[in-house]
Amino acid sequence: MTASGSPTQGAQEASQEKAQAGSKPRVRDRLVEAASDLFYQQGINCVGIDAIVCEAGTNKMSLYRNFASKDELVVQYLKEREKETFARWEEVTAAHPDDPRAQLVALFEHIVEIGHEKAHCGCPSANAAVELRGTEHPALEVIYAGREKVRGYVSDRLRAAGARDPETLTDGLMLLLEGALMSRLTFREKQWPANSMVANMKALLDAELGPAAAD
Amino acid sequence: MTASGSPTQGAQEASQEKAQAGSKPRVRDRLVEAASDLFYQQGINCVGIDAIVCEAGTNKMSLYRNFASKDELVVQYLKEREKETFARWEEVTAAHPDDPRAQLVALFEHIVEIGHEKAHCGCPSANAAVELRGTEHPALEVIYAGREKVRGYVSDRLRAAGARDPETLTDGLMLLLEGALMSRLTFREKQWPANSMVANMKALLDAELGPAAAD
DNA sequence: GTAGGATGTTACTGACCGGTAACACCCCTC
DNA sequence: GAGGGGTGTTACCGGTCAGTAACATCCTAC
Repeated sequence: MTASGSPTQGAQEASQEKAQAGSKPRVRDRLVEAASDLFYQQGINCVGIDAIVCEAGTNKMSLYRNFASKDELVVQYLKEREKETFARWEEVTAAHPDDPRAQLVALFEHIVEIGHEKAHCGCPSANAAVELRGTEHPALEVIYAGREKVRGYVSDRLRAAGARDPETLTDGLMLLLEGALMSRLTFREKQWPANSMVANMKALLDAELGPAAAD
Repeated sequence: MTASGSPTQGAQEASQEKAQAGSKPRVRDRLVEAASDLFYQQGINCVGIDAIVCEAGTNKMSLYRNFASKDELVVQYLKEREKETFARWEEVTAAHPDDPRAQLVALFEHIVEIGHEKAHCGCPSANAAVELRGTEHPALEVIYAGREKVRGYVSDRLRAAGARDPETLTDGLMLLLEGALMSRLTFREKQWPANSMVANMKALLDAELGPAAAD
């Protein structure tokens, strides 16, 4: 198991530093990365332990020494993806300090942009929610918490921008966001409706905040 | 279901019921119905042939006499769901003849309503698209065609209502729709953002068509 | 150089998967 | 009453799945 208070933690961190300086990262990180790629591209239920282990260039025993089960690896996969996503969002919004409306527009533009990348397969959390529906998988809590965080991220900026009814507008933007990511899988790329997402988003913003100074 | 008695008994009883009702006692229909329930609730990849066969009160051989493979059963499942959905939509819009705007509002209200039903698990097609991504499953074509049909359904009504830019607005409504269905799985029910979908939809309609005569 | 932790190797379990073969039955039609 | 089509029963196939045991090897800190 991955006991958090293991007496060897100090040694582990030390070797990790060395490993990062060298070529190969620790097995645990390689496993999460391999799982992340495969789970995202093919789906959690379609990817077996053997495939992950092979992709990570290791073996099953090393996986089960680092993770109690496949479920735990799935949880880690989603947490990692979420962390990366918010890091990217912070970069995007940092370009528009003290302008919450511009931050949101930039964010939505960014999402449309990455939606056009070749390997894009929608939202990892949403896909996982679909695959794990009807179960009591521990990853579901991670997904719910992640969506609440996203909602807060949007809601805070709408309030700061002076929305009259920020809750309703937040819901609207959440629907656009969720729809944009999912429709990459339900539509052919040329018909992807998110190509018009920013226009529709601005229509909602204008109705609530008044037209922007400059778009 | 299989509460008491052998599977054989159950199958015979079901056949007799269907025969008495007048429709054909086809195993095929029972299989599609059972597959529809299980695929929708638990997911295509989580439901095995044995479970479907058991739920339908029949056996594997009868399944493979009616369908070439599980894939073909999946295709049939999605086609059936789509047919049922459009039938319900026709009922909903029929209440507002010659008022395309009111038809769309009623449609969206209807979708929010059924989203609150206990057994609701999002959109069958979207869920399937997630589960089958990265494959060449024949059901993907069914999904794409279905989405195009929905888009046409919305687009026709927006044009009839006199939208200035019907394509962009159609995309916006498609995103709301897709987002509403998916977010039933990514949010806890109390935080479901589609509870504000109709308000946001009307904001988009008002911006394009002008305020409605009466809402 | 040695001890100990991290990693690799092989082989295995028991369950489940989609799909098939061979045969038996039942009921409707002619 | 003789078919024949639709259906049920049983047993099986090869493959994959998540997870484990026992043992071998490597690397690094001391």
